[in-house]
Amino acid sequence: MAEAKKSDSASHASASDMETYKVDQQIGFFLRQANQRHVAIFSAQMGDRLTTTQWAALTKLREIQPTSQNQLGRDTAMDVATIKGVVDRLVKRGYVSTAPDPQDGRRLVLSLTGEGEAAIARNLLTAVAVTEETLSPLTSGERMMLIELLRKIC
Amino acid sequence: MAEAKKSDSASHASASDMETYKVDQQIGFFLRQANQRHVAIFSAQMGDRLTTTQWAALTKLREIQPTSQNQLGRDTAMDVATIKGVVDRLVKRGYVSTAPDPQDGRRLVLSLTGEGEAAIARNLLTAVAVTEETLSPLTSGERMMLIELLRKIC
DNA sequence: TGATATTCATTCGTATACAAACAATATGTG
DNA sequence: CACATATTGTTTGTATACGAATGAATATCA
Repeated sequence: MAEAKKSDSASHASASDMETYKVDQQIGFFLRQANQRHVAIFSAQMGDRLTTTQWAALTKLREIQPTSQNQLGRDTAMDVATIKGVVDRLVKRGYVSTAPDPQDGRRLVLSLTGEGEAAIARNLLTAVAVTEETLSPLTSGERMMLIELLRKIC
Repeated sequence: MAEAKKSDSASHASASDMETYKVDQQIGFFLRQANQRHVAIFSAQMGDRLTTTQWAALTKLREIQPTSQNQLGRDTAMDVATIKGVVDRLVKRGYVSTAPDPQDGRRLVLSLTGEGEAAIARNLLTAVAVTEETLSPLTSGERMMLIELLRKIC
């Protein structure tokens, strides 16, 4: 089945295929757009110029601190290069502090600062409101269904 | 209701709120991850080093050509600055050609080149396979449901 | 006509996102 | 111990993504 798809992919599309295919009806297009709308809502409501990824890193770090930079990246679904940039900006703001790991010379141990804790506390209810507004077009049942379906394709 | 949320957001979160909130269970986290997985599938399968946005621009341009750069951006949900970068790269590859609009001196009229048409034809069945693989964890009913729910929150 | 507003494209700055290559450090196996 | 392997963090390069500012061309309307 997957193999049949693969060999099909290697062949040339017919003119009728070209007419039929619509990008804006593909799942990828919807995923990108839905994410865009969420990020827009987040940016509009959240204070302190926090981005979605910075917020994810901050709140996840609060859960698992102290931890290494790469581990935080794994837990927030960020590439090593991406998490480094995010952490650097959070450090520059004074929300996160770094220290070398005495046990492992490779590791950079991350912790929240008081400022970081305060930033979370200050914005937590807004973050909840952002989730609420993003899901506002849906009923309670639809919200659970959407999250369940997204979980399956992650 | 929205007003109540707003004023709540202005207040400070309690320690219990901090314990309860989990980023990785918010809709934004799922949307970002689902999109990530889709992009990864796309990159792995699609040839010609085409990106998801380049593919969206190419195929949408095929539908509506000739059109202006900003119009193509609107139809593919891209910012003016974003669509410019995408178009520039497609032009550099020879997939898209640009010409000034005789009727409107502001406009840059875009068209697909033969190379662009060929690139679409060459990758169309793969694009279909990418959609299929992204949705592969879902049943047919779940797929329709997911797309419907995403459409509602876009 | 002429002032105002709108649209289009460009540019700058900041922030993800990831592949690839690299050095330093750990770990496990012989 | 020695060596192969894996992990951690860094850097570079490319590609979105978008706010904001700018300037040119066009549209609108009093």
